[in-house]
Amino acid sequence: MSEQQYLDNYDRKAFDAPLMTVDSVLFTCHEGQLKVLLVKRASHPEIDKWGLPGGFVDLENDQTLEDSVMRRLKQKTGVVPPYIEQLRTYGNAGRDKRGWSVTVCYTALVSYQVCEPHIETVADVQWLDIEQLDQLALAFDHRQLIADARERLRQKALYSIIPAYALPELFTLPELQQVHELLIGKTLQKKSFRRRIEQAELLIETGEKRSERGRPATLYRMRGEAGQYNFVRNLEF
Amino acid sequence: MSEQQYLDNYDRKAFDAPLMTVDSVLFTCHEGQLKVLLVKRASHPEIDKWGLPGGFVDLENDQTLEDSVMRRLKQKTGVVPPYIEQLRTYGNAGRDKRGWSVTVCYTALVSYQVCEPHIETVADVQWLDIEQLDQLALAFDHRQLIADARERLRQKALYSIIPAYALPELFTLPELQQVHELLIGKTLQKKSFRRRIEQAELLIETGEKRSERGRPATLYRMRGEAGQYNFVRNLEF
DNA sequence: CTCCTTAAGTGTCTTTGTGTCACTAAATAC
DNA sequence: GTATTTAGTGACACAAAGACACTTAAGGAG
Repeated sequence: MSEQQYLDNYDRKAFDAPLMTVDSVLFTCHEGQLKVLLVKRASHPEIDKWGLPGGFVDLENDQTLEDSVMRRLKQKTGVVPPYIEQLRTYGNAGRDKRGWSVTVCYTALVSYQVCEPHIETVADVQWLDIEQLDQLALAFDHRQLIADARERLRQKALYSIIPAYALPELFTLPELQQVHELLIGKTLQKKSFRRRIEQAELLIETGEKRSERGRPATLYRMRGEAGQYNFVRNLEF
Repeated sequence: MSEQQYLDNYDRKAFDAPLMTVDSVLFTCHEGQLKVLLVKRASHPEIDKWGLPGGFVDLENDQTLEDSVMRRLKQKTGVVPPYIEQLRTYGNAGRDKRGWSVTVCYTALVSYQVCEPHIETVADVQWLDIEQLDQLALAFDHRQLIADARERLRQKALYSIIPAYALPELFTLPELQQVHELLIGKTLQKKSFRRRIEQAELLIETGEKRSERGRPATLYRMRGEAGQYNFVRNLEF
């Protein structure tokens, strides 16, 4: 049999396949708190519980997994976050009551400000303070996904400035340091933090300042390549 | 409608789902070369091309994705490799001629010696020298998966001793350094390499030595936790 | 047995980058 | 002005990697 004959006769539904979804753990930082985006489930199973934004991959409309993730995030937040990265894939027979299911989970970051207008208009989407997660029943294994995403981001905070994507386009060094501290769970030395970022030339000084109580702080913008840069040495933890 | 009613009526085949496979990039080190395990495809599509060990997730026999990966690796090599970690998931409409497909890809390491007896008996499995990959037509996007796995392992070689899993249980420090050098693509300072491993106490001296031309080298064994350890500072690259 | 070759393993100084912490700088409030 | 608050710097200590010459322990040739 030729390959073409094989393909012509191939029946995609001959074997039972797992349910296939994508989910994302979208973090932001606002008023000194790390927050995660949750969506209230409107349908069975686990209806009315809060869960991560995501859903079935739509073979008609999505050409890639990333298409699927971005489409859903845009739908819930109004924008496509500046940082999206695959976290890992969870698949087993028990995580969904409908049977064997697989979810490809992404970690994403966005500034609070840029989604605020959209999120305020809907009741089924909220930014939940990460510290208040324990008090909420979450759908499926989403608590685990959030924990894993947070741990990965914590690692990245030790050797990159990826957390900057949780801030607006313009931000100050003390603001950035605060996000890192939230993620790492430990206060950092101002001097060490500033020094390594300066040496690596990851930020562009805008010239503008921002002030509220005390000396005004310089506003910076990320360089395009700054997201790819890894420090050779981790911050202590 | 209650959740139970919903589940009783749920039709898993109502929506077209992607084809769902797992693949693994299994590396080893032998005679100073980094090698990857390839399997000759016995069926359509891309029949007779070489590809990664893997295949469809079997909802009957596999309870988790990891079950599925380990089962297939054991089938091809005769053993379950000591190191298996998820690399990432590739999913899009075009990577498989049969249509929208998703593969969860794993990186694995194993010693050459422990699989040799099994692999020698079969003709459809080979260890291919990583440098000779260009000369071979590979199935699907497997060339990309191998490149990504290699890059990830290269990163790990800079801040961990994960590459030790590509060696037999007992190995010498010069052997380990050689694997790191193969992965990083650069010679390393003997002193720096030894010093950091000693300080972190990642290996156990067995007391035995191995010699062939020159001063005998001390044989070490990995500590159980050594795989989890990350150095705070990367080797230069 | 000695000398040469080979590879393992060490001594030590340099270099790089973080930790620490006291200090200076620039704004506001009174 | 002076106090308060927060941003940002100076300078030294410390930890770990780079560089490289040196010593050690084996085998083989004569």
